[in-house]
Amino acid sequence: MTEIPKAYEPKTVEDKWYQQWTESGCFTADPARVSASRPAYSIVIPPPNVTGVLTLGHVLNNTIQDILARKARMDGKEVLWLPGTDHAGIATQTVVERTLKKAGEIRHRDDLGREKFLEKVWQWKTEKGGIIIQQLKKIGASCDWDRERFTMDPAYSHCVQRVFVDLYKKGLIYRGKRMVNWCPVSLTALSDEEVVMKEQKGFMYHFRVEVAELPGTFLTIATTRPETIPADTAVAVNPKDPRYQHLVGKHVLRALPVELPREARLIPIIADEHVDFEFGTGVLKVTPAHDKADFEIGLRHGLPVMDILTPDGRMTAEAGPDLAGLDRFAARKKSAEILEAHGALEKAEPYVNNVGFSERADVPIEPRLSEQWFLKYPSTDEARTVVGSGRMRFFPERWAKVYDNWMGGLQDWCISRQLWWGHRVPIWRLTSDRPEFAAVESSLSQGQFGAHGDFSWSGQAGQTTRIQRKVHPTDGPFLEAATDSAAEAARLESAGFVQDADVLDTWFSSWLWPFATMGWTGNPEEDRQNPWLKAFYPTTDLVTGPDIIFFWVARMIMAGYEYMGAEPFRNVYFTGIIRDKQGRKMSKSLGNSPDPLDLISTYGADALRFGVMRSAPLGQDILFDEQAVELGRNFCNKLWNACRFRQMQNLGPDTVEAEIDPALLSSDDRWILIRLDQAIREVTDALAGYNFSEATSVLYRFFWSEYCDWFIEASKAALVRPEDVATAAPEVLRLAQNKVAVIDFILSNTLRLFHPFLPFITEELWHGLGYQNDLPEDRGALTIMRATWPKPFSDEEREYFGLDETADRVATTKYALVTLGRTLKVQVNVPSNKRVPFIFRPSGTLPAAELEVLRLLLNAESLTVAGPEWAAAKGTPTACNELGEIFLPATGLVDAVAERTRLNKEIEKARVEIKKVEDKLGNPSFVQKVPPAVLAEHQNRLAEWQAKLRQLETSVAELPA
RNA sequence: GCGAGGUUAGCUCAGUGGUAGAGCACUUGCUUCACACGCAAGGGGUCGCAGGUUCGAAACCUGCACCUCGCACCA
Repeated sequence: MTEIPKAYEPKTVEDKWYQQWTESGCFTADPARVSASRPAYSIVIPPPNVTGVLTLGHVLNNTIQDILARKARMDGKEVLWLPGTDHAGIATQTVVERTLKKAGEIRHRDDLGREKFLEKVWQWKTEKGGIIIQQLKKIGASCDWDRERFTMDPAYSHCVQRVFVDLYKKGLIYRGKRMVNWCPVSLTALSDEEVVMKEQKGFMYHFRVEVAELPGTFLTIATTRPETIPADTAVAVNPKDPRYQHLVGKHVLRALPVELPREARLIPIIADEHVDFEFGTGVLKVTPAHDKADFEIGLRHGLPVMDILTPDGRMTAEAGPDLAGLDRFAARKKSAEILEAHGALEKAEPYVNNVGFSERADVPIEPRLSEQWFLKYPSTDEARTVVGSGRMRFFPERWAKVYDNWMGGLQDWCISRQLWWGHRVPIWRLTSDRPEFAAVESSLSQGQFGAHGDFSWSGQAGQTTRIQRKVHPTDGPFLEAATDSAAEAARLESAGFVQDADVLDTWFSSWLWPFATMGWTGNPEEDRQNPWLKAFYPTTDLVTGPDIIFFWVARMIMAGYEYMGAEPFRNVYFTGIIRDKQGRKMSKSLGNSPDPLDLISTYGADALRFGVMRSAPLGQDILFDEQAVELGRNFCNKLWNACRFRQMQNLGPDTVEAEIDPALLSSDDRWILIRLDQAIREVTDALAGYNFSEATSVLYRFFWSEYCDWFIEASKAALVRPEDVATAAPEVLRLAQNKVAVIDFILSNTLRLFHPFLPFITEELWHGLGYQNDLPEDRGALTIMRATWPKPFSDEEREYFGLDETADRVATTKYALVTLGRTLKVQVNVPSNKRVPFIFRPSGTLPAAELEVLRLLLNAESLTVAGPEWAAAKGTPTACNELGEIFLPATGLVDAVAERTRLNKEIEKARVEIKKVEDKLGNPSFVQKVPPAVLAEHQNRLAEWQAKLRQLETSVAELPA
């Protein structure tokens, strides 16, 4: 660190060290190094979308992981932080399709066909995907990049297939025609978790239908979706509703389409408990094809299901000529108009209701009957218990309740998606309409069918297929084969089997992330010998956002038990959600989401990390303000300059290694060592409890307010300027050297405490100050990342350095007196840079060195010590505390009026405080019941305020009139 | 409707029964030989409201108000 610039310049430092770290393998994990003395620590990254770019959310999340990983390294652990990305089915497919369309290459992905399109996706992934991985490096993420994984890696894909086939064989995965959440834009089914409810302004339409058996009798029905009337197959009332009981069993004439003959419009009036007779008119139109609850009613009453919507949300011909072809929303308006035209519409009132939206496409989902794959969650009991019992800990704890709540109401998971990009369902079918069907069916021996047997069709060892003969409710018999073997799949296809067209939900692959990334095979013997799984599973911590607690966290826990027989992680830390200054979520459309890379180039990566961590308290959302990053930059600069100051102390060679001589320590030295000890304890505790913002504020307080503001300033009294070194007396030099030894001790500890938060600047300064010298290669010589984490002093050390109450108090009262003295200067209008003489009358005796510190901190021209007999001239501004009295013999500079005002205000305050304490002490039950320490403390406080009051009264009395 | 979290200085937030705190912002004075990305000194709060427990409550209990977020949902 020669020619240190005045201000810290992050850019070169960051690039230099990141490269050096990766080149020297600092981030690389090796299971072979794990031992009792070097325990394993592991985290798997929440894989960002391969299409993603770095957001502040990622910065928050990954900075926390990096802090944990770096701290673990300093604790001497073997650390694996495993990075990677997920393939993000819908998002990636959409991005690529859009790109190709824009380039004019295609109009629709069908133009290319599945295989060609997937080639394009892979090409895109190779060229453009994973930008975010490069961006993570910019924030200093210390991931083991050698182990980067992608959910579509061949080995990973095989894990997904294997798990699917296994769960299928266990009967937990089944295919069925159910009501699912259908996204008319993405044209795929979604899981319940991918649907968000949003309030929508619309209308409640009241329309009437005639009771067929009682001409002239009408029922009024309230609905928000009149366009689904053509799909109504019943009208339902509550069986207990006296208004309508007599009508049950009769029929109404469906209002739409109007063209149909009377008999085609007859639908029954049924009685069902589901109907709330307080709501609307108490009459419910039942549309089994387009509403989940109605579908259930339909099942209970054996109603037909009539589907009048196309997959992309348009009306079919069955909706009638007026509606056919219309988009569902246009059709809503149109159907209301038709009802009105026929005099059936009674009213349309503005109405707000909750509508399910596709989270990704941001359009209302359509409940739709379709054939999908579902999963009954495995290992739910273990997964629920491990959190409920507190064996796996959630931070903040309250998320455990949210988790438990969800685990208590699990619905089967719709895992199939009508996409091309993803893990294709490993199921092959041979339907009876295929020419091969009969031959294959008869060629397979009886024993080769069934729900329990697997056989090898390819003839390759260990490669098996399970084939079952099933009957589809509408399409008749077929053969269904399940295998995770490529060889078996090839054999199946050559026999005429066709693979299921659907792919799996992306989360169906990410729930395997903690072990599939470590080379899991599903073969117990092989997995037992897998050094990665052995060393690093279960992982230690998971850091993620609470928004994916169900999507990901809960499912990983279940998969962990099902396939590893153990939980995937010990602790889960849920970050807050980053919002803007006004508390709004970050979003592209609001444009309120700053680009972290811009922030890094403006302020530096360490500054960004520090700013984000400082404003991220446990369990709270984070209102992001760029000022926080600015604060981080300022802090880095402060750290830089404090170290630069040390660098300027040239007292000869090798002073770094100088031992601290306890005999030469001043109260300032002891005080800062005590403060350091305190900071070490507090930061260590804060990190152990995942209180990252707490840790940063402790560091900030210690370094800025204690070390820089007081200790460095005080140390200047003992230090010797380079030009004076040659002429300094030996004992002066010895004191200066001891001071530098203390500084080095503090800085070397401070840099280590800061390293997890500020990796770049601390590494630079660590080497710049030479603190790596003489450390073992793996414990700080190569990188501060593996220097030992600071430890609080032992009792022996405290005694050795003399770190006791007295030393602490002398320094504290000295600094307090300095503040009082500086205030005096302000009162008499002496600019802070102007040096004036002070007089000091100590209560006890103080060594000369202490007096010099006092003088220096007061920026006094001189500090004359006065004896008890000395009396100040009348009206001399003065202040006092336990250490003594200081006088500022200012010559007529005092503004008597202003001073009197100030003093009177102070006196008033002192009286209020005295009254408060006196009242307490005057209360008999207080004196009786309060602990002795508190009583003593109150008595002390009273005495202090009284002394203060006396001094103030003297001062005010001595003011010139 | 059920559940969780919140309400402390202008702003963002600490503060688990004993003298109300920090950072930013604000005022004033300073290019004091590490740092103006800085130094120094200040101003600013009936701790959401109402009860209760206690010698003592911002903190514990009860109720209420308002805000945020989950989950469920009535067409």
